Amino acid sequence: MPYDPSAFPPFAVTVDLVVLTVRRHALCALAVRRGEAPFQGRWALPGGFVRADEDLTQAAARELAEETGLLAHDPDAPAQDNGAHLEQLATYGDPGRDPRMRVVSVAHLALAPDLPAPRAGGDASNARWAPVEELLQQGGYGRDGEPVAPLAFDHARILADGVERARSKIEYSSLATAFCPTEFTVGELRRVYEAVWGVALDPRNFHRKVTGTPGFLVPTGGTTTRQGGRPAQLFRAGGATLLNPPMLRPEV
Amino acid sequence: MPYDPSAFPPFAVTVDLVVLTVRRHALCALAVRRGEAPFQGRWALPGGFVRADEDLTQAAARELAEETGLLAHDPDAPAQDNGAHLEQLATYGDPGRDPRMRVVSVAHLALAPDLPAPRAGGDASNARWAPVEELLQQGGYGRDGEPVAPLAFDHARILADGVERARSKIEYSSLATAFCPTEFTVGELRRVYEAVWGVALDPRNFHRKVTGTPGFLVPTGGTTTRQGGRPAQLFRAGGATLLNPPMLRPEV
DNA sequence: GTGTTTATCGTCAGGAAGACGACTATGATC
DNA sequence: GATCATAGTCGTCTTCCTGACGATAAACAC
Repeated sequence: MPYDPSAFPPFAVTVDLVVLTVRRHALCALAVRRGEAPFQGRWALPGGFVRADEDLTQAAARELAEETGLLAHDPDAPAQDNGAHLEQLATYGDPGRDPRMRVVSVAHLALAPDLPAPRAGGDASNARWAPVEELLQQGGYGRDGEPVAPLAFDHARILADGVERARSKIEYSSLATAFCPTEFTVGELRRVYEAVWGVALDPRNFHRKVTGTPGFLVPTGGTTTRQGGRPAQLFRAGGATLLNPPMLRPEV
Repeated sequence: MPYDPSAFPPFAVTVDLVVLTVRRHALCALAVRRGEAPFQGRWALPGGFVRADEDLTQAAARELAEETGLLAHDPDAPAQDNGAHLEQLATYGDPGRDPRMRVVSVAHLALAPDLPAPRAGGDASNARWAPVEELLQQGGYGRDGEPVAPLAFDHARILADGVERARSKIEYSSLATAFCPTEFTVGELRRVYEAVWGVALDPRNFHRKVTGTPGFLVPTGGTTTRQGGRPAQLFRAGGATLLNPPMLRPEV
């Protein structure tokens, strides 16, 4: 491998973000409207250039903070504060994925609890939380009957990969708690699983599973009735990051 | 996200390869000796620049072919031919990971059956299969008593990530068959698991598990005694790529 | 033949999960 | 205030899977 610094093609490197949250029982992703060509006016994933002195993770955390105000915390640290989970997803570098120049995008996956309305540089109309199914359907019609344009660039593929990563990772890790506020009930955690997987889970078996896994949930002592019905115990995420044996995703 | 093509810092983009195989009951990785500074004379992972008209996967497949002669096949296709499994691993882009310039490396993971001696541009002394434990130990001594220098750049980290990916992925997928030739026995497959995980598995329970999983193994009708002992049935990898329920890795 | 090696089949106990009954403690409705 | 709807929590039972391990089979070495 001769390594000639004068003989490499220059690339632009960006980070794109798949920011997921659960709103109204649906898995939603953050989308921003593009202000310039190409794909002007179309929805896209938030992202931007990596700066010259910046690590890839730093760039992703900076973009996340700019778009949502969320602070990222290290994926290896337990989700104690109310920051978002952030991890690298994959890298997309097809020549021609950006018509202007050769751009390699290092996509990152961020998981956040339900948030107030997003802000994209202060302009709310240019950023929104959209159900991932709406963003991924090709040329259909949204809930409001308006035609849905596919996401810009290859962002539909990136979003699909991020959603699949989240769906599989909550099986064997405690990552689902990243969608919950600091204190949450077993039922709220179950509704996260149901929204991400799009299935219904048995509340009794789910309760047995999560409370029976050592280190997964820590009771805080409090209770809440914010979901109606009988008061539920409040928990925090425990130190355990791996779920063994995993939570089984029902097939079909 | 203002997107000004004149205002992005230029990056060099490379692919680095973690090529794993199983030799003599040990998980081994392909290492090449560096001919130039920095890290001249040190061992490193094979890799090279992504060309201007090349996809990232194409670049990785090209490097793999140059180093080993192996043809990569699509990760989504079943491992039918005797090509190698190739998938993207992760991307490493710390400023300063290469002292000369800003390099972002998209690491790929390749799994291959046991091969003849490697060739690095025709020079055998500059490429070798080394047990991953030997490559990952920091400043220890190899089997021959010579001091072991750590891998160049951040390649130890990349290799460790690749090994961890392989270790976890053979749990829930049929990826272990990528380490085997086209036809193999249950015992040979078990020795792959034992080498990758570094544990001993019960031959009877392993046999029950792999032969009882529908679509995992397809008997070819033949038998072999190449391992000694009673003749063993020969199998090919079946179409199933996911193992459900997964193969459980013994703890400790 | 005897011993060794590897492959393969069987048995049994323990653990986890799916299905589901039963009970509890709230707020909402009449 | 009684009743109802809602959500949470505890148990039970059956089934499946795994880990431990005995037993048999078919080759080779001597």
